[in-house]
Amino acid sequence: MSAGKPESQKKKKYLTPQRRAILNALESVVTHPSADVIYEMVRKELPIISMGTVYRNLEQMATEGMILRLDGGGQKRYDGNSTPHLHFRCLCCNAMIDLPMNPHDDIQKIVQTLTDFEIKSYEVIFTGLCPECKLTKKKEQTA
Amino acid sequence: MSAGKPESQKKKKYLTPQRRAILNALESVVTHPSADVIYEMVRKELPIISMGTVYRNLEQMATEGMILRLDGGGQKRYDGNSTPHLHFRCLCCNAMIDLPMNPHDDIQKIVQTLTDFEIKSYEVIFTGLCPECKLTKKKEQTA
DNA sequence: ATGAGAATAGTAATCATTCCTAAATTGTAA
DNA sequence: TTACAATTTAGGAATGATTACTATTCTCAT
Ligand SMILES: [Mn+2]
Ligand SMILES: [Mn+2]
Ligand SMILES: [Zn+2]
Ligand SMILES: [Zn+2]
Repeated sequence: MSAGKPESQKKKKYLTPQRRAILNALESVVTHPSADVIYEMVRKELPIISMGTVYRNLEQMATEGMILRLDGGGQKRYDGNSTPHLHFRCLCCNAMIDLPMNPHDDIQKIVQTLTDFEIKSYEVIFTGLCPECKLTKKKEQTA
Repeated sequence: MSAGKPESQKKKKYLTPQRRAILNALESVVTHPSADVIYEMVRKELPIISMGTVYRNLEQMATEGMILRLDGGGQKRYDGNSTPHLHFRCLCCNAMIDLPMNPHDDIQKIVQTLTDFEIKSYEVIFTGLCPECKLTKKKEQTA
């Protein structure tokens, strides 16, 4: 009769140096690094870690909700800050930057009350030119 | 002195049957097909079209703003409706569905007035379970 | 009709991500 | 401690989506 927790939550997790290092790396930066950048960061501490391990742990942590996995245009990007916030992606320098403002009202609740979808999360990504690239382009034009 | 239009707008575009067929296919559906699905749709009409042509035209049309290119989890998805609207992606059946409501206020203008970013577009994607998959999962639990 | 520029089909190449497996590590319970 | 089963790892192979390349064909302003 009682359903019990879903399979995914039952499996026990081992805490490995690799996992710890990956989370550390991610939490130490305000950028939104892709898997290969994280790999290079962690390699400073654990020189023989493998990409598979990086991907596997990032995937796990994202599923558990400790971190966010974002669409970075090409590669996926990861975010150590799992609280809901807005993102901006620069089409020029490809940076992914946090926007200094809160998600508008509680858009998730609004959508939830109006529809039958079961919303687990949401993602808002603005795209365009970051302030620096905007300036750069302007200078190019007048040149 | 006058800057003129940016390079990207100067190049003249030829209207080919392939391009027409791709746009047709995209505008004939309310789903958000990936490139390979569009390829199969267009192949009914133009049996020898190649994937490269599909990708190239989708990319061009997205850059011109005629269509939208969305992150579909794995593959990219394309949307014949280029007016801003909200999307929902089902984690179970992987469908990408338009939400029947308008983008909240004019969030783009709000962000634009508060920051120095030059915003070209934005994308809001909710993820979770669509009504059908929600039901399916519920039935599985009681079984 | 012509010709310069643009687009195409077909194929090869790239690149991110996932899959595989034998060996090593982790947590636990004697 | 030691012993053991479950979990994780490194490394490399495999996959899958997308892009790059190129000889040929097409488009359209003249
Ligand atoms: Mn962030
Ligand atoms: Mn849509
Ligand atoms: Zn930039
Ligand atoms: Zn579904």
